[in-house]
Amino acid sequence: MVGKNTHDMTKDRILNTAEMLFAQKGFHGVTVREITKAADCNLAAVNYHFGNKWNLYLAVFRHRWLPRAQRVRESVLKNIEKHDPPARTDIVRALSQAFLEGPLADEERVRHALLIIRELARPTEAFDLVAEQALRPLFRLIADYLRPLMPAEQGETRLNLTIFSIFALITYFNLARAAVTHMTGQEYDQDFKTLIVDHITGFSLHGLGPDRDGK
Amino acid sequence: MVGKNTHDMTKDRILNTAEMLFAQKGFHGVTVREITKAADCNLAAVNYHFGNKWNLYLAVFRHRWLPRAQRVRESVLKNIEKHDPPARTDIVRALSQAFLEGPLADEERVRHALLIIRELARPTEAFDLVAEQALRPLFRLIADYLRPLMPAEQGETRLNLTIFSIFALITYFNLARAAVTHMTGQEYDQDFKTLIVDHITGFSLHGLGPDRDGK
DNA sequence: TTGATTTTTAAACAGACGTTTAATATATTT
DNA sequence: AAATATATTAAACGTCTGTTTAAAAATCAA
Repeated sequence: MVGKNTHDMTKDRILNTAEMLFAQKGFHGVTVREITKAADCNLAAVNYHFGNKWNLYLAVFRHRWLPRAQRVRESVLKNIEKHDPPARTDIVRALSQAFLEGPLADEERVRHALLIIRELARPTEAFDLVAEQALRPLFRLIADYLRPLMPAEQGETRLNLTIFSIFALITYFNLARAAVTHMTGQEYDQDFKTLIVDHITGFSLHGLGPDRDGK
Repeated sequence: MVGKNTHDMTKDRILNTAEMLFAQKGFHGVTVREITKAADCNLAAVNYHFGNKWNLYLAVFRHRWLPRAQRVRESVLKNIEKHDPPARTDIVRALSQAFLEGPLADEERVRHALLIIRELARPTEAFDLVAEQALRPLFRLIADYLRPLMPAEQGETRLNLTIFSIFALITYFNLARAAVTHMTGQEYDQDFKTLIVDHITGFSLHGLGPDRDGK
């Protein structure tokens, strides 16, 4: 069974390296030679194990992104179900915590966000995969939790926009890390992340908050 | 002066084409041959007029993105200063209107958002340029308008996060157009865009809105 | 119109690209 | 241990990449 091991090890190393590089530079910004060199294996390994470069890109989503999305989803669910029944603040906080402080390591979170943001902007075959397997199911889950708690007169479209907005905040603060740091000088340490989670929760629930004159 | 014209015409055509293609596929996803063919000029024109491909990328930001950002900024200012003094709702609405329904044509808006999102995710030299010339000044402008209207106990960090959040919503709904359509089946027609502007304004001001039980 | 300058052109360059091949090495099965 | 299957390797494939060149064309200034 050692043979099976070395096989998997090469394949796994390629997947890990490829995910990191694709996230950083995008599909066209990375070369097969770059991947195989960083994964410390032969140039032909990508074609042997995955057929071609594009299939490797898809495999990254299938075997790395999706399982991680599953872990995040479970973290969301676990956090929500601590409260019975969960209030809206519990739901929003569960979401932003799972995505910003949750089960993922720091670099992993950025990798995750960068990969999906490229697909949000320019959907490819990979988007169909993650939309069906992860995005839509999570979206529905949150919608089902939130629907009975929203103002009665609000329709389904408004509910959708609301959920998109929560994801917008979460995605943006994972995506624009470099920019936020660049603009504010603020580092993404643990304190700042906690502050962001608080902020996203507060902003999603109450927007800008009360006016200065208390109106 | 006809010569100067044909010169500028070629250079301009290259800039227009390059901006479109860079937005769609990213720097590495586009080839010089693709650009010059679409711009209907000789392959060597890019190197003659811009030196190299990377300088063309920077020129796109300098001569296309920045001037457009300037027009949007003016649209924001014009809308804000219709109200004296502007309330917070006026400021947020002015922003989302300028970016989502403002002076830009529809395809132009997406192009604009796609270009900046790539730089937000992975800042390059181009980000330094637009951060200094457009992002930071607009950010400060909004901060100065909003600061005296925010709850007195809120510090500068919280104000920054708030402004980032408004931009997050605006950016996301321009960026994830394809995804929103893909997930909801909703087309980005004029009605839907107006709905989004309303939603962003409402969400930024009041978040999810009142609880179902009116609490 | 002449001479100088700017722009366009086709061709070529060296290097990098994704992929294939056939030989070698390793592991599994009989 | 022999035979089979799996994995790795170095080398090469043809194609495409950004860039350069030097000649032709077009435009400008005198």
